[in-house]
Amino acid sequence: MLDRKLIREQPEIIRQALADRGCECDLDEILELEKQRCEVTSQVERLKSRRNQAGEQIAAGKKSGQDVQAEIVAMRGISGEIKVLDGRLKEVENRLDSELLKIPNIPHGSVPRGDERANQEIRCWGELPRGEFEYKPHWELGERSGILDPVRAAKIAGARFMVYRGAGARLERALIQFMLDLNIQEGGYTEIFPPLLVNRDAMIGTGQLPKMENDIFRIQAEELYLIPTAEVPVTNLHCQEILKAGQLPIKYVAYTPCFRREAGTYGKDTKGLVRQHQFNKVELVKIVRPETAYAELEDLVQDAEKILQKLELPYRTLVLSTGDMSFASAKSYDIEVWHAGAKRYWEVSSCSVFGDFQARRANIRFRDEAGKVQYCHTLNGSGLATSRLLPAIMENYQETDGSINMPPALVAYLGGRKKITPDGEWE
RNA sequence: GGAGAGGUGGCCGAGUGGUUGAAGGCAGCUGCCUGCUAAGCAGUUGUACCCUUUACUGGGUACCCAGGGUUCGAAUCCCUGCCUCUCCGCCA
Repeated sequence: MLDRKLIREQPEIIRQALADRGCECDLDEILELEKQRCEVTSQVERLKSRRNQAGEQIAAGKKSGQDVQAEIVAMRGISGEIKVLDGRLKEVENRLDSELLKIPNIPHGSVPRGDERANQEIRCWGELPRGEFEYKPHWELGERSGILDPVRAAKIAGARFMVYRGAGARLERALIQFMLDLNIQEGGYTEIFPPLLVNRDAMIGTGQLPKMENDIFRIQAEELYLIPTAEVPVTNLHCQEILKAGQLPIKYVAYTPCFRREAGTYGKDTKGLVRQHQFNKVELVKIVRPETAYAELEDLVQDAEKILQKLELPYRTLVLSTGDMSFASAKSYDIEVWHAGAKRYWEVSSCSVFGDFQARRANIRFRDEAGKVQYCHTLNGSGLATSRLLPAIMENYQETDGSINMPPALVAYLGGRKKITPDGEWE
C-alpha cells in the first residue's frame, strides 16, 4: 500500500513508477476518491461534534429536571443526516481501499528500467561442471533410480505433485535441515515454524491478495488460504504491532511447504521438480528500520548465496528490472543455480526489499528513540527453495552411470553417506 | 461436536445508557526532595483520521475484540462473527 499523502501530493511520482512497471492502473479515480473521502469526513465530523454538544445539554437538562423533548426531536434530524453521510463515507473508503490495494510498489532508484531484458547480472560464482558425457535431467535420474515418483504422486494428488522416496526423501530433508542450521548459526536468524494456512488479512498484508487470487489455493469452507510462501505467515507475525526500536532488526528463518496453483502454466515445465503445486522452501524474513533496509538487502542476498557456495553449486545473481519485479517489491535480486541436465539456470531464490509497502498493509510499526511512530521496512528472500536446489545437486553431481555424489557439506546431514547409486540406494 | 464463562489503555483492574479516552493500582516519563539504595510530593503518559498552521500550533472526530442494530445519546442494551478459558465427548 502506498502512502495516500504521497499519492495526493505527488501523483506524478506514482505515475512514473507505474509506467516503469508496465502497469495500467487508474490513478485519477483514486485521486478523486481520496478527495471525496476528505470532504465527507469533514462534513460528517462537524455534525457529530454538534451531536455531542447537544448530548451534553440534554443530559444536563434532564438532571436539572427541565423538559428536553424539543431538543431530542431536533437531534433526530441531525442523527439521520449523520447516518446517511457515514454510509457514503464508508462506501468511498471501501472503494478507495480496494483500488489502493491494487497499486504496486514504487521501484527503488537503483533498479534498472525496462522489461525482463533489462535484468542485469551482477555476480557469477563457480564453474559449470564439464564431464565428458551427456548430463541427464533430474527427472530421468530420479525416475530411473526410483527416488522421485511423479506417477504415483499423480495417482493420489494429480499433476505437479511429487513423491520423494528413500534416498530422495532423505536428501530433501537433509537440505532443509542444512539450510536452517546455517541461517540460524551463522546468519543469526530465529527459527519459526508457522501455520501453513492463513486468513485473508495476512494474504493482503504481504501483497499476495487481491492481485494473485488465481494463483493461490483457498479452503472454501473456512475462508483460509494455503501459504504460497512462508513470507506470508512470518512477516504477518507482527501485524498490528508497534515494536520497540530495540527489537529491530528482526530476522526470522522458516522452513515450510509452499502451495501454488500455477494457473496458466499448463504444459510448461511439466517434468521434474521445478514447477510443482507443493514444494519446500526455507525462507528468510527481516523487519528493519527504514534507514538500514538496503544494506539489509545486500546481507540477505549474501546469506542466500552462501548456501550455494557451501554446496559448491554454480550460480549467478541478477538485479531485476522495474518490469520484472514482483508486485510488492521495491528492489529484487534473483539468484539462479545451474542445472547441468537442463543446461540452464533456474531461479532458486528471490531476495526483495519492500520498503514500507507491506508494513503499511499489515500495519507493522515501531517507536523510534524520539517517541515517534513510523512504519518498519520489510524484506525477504528464499534461503533456498529445495525444488530447484535438489535438481541442481542431482544434475551437477551426477556421474556417467547415473549415480549421484553428495556435496561434501551435506554428508554430515546424511549420516555420513556420500553417494546415491543408479538404483537409488546409498552406496 | 455438546454445555458454560469471558474479551476494557503497556500490564492489572473498575465501570449495565448521558461531561468516561475511560476510576484505581502497577509500570514509564518529567520536575521537587533525600549524601547512595529505598521512600515521599506534584505533574504527565495511546493510535488513526479531518480541518487549521511556518510548526506533531490549535480545534475536531473516531477507537473499551470486529461488524451491524436500537437510541437524541452506547464501553454499557440487542444481533452476527472472531478469539480465549473451563467442563464433557472425540482424536493425531
